[in-house]
Amino acid sequence: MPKNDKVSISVIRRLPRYYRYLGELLQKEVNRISSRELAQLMNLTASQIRQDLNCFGGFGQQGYGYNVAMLRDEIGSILGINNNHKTIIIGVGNLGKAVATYVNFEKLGFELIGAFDIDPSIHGTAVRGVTVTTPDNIKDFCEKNSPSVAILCIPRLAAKEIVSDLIEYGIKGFWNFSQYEIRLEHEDVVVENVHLADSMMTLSYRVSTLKQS
Amino acid sequence: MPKNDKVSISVIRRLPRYYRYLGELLQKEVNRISSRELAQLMNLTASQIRQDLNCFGGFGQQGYGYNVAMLRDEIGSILGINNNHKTIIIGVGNLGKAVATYVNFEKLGFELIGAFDIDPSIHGTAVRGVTVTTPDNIKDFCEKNSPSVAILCIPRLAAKEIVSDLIEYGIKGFWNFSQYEIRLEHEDVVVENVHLADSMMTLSYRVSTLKQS
DNA sequence: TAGATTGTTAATCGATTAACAATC
DNA sequence: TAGATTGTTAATCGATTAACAATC
Repeated sequence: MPKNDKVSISVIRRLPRYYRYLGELLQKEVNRISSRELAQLMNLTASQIRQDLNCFGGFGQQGYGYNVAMLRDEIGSILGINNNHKTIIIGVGNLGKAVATYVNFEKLGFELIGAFDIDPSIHGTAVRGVTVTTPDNIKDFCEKNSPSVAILCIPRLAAKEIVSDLIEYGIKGFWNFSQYEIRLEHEDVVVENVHLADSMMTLSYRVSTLKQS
Repeated sequence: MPKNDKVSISVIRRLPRYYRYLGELLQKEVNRISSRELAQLMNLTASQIRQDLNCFGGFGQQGYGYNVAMLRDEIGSILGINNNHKTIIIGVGNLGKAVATYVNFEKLGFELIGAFDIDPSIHGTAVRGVTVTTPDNIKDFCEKNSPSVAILCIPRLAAKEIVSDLIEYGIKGFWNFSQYEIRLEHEDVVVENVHLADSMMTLSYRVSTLKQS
């Protein structure tokens, strides 16, 4: 789909934000918007918006601007929200449960089909309609159901132990909430990290250095 | 503390990662490391590491490299982990509870002192040793205890309503888990976003486009 | 047609990498 | 001293911004 062979990660990371803003505009029944207006709204430059969008195709119309609904749909489909990535979650403690409950899998192109935790006391309970079982079942489960995405909500060492197995079982994408840094020898696997501690430390730095500037 | 007036956000966001790797090295009783070795370990260039560190000072020694413990301490103190940012959390649902429980506030320079939620059924319960009360108390609480950081784990509209009040009450830093995009008129307030939906969409894109390349 | 705004090429800016003199 | 590796300046690369011809 991409017009250019390589779209930079900076551009990709801006797409969800465009998607969000366009959704809001749609709710306000704004049907049409120019790159200049959108830029003002989002605190970007009109140039950047046009450059970003033109990585994927010409979605606008000269003299008119962009159709909000159409552009939102295009970006959504670029992001793959019409997919149905079969997803398992490893670790259903506080964080895992919150992630499974909080995130709108279906609207974002995912489907939670399996949940695993070493703690036997929660085996048999359900998160988002999925029954939690022991990690011993992961291999079998993957062979039968071929999930492509794994959400890791487990400690660093547990993650370190399980990642290469998961790749072997066919997992292609990791949403990694663990402290473990996944090192990829494998070309065809991607990792999206959510390092909460890193984010919090960045906040600490920025709060600490506030008044000095 | 910064040697340069402005340290770019790219550099700042790499600091926690350095901090993490140096911690691991310390555990392995590695006392000394060169930028070349660290670069190899972290998948960076030695140049970048030296450039990054020299934004803050010359922590190394020619012909020797860097002392791991010392460098880690320096980075920690740059990040502000020796601070004690007084922090409140707004919204103690699944996500808020998980964040409060999961994150190691003390080790990262924060202290949770207040927790608020509109749901009366959880008033009086505790998260991380802090009793949850009604948001009606926030103003009084801030006047008495002067927290500087607020963690937002509430829906978009609730966040939209409360942010400017919180700034008025003296909040300087937001750790924003809500969908709401905080717009800053205020110069001396910082926002660190954790947009889980954005992260998940990025993962979707990257998984979707895996084989094509 | 005239006005507006895109898509795209060119210019600028900032960040990363390379090179090397300083020095432990 | 010789070897190693830093701190820092210069070169390169990529991303953002500006400009403008194409066109609705």
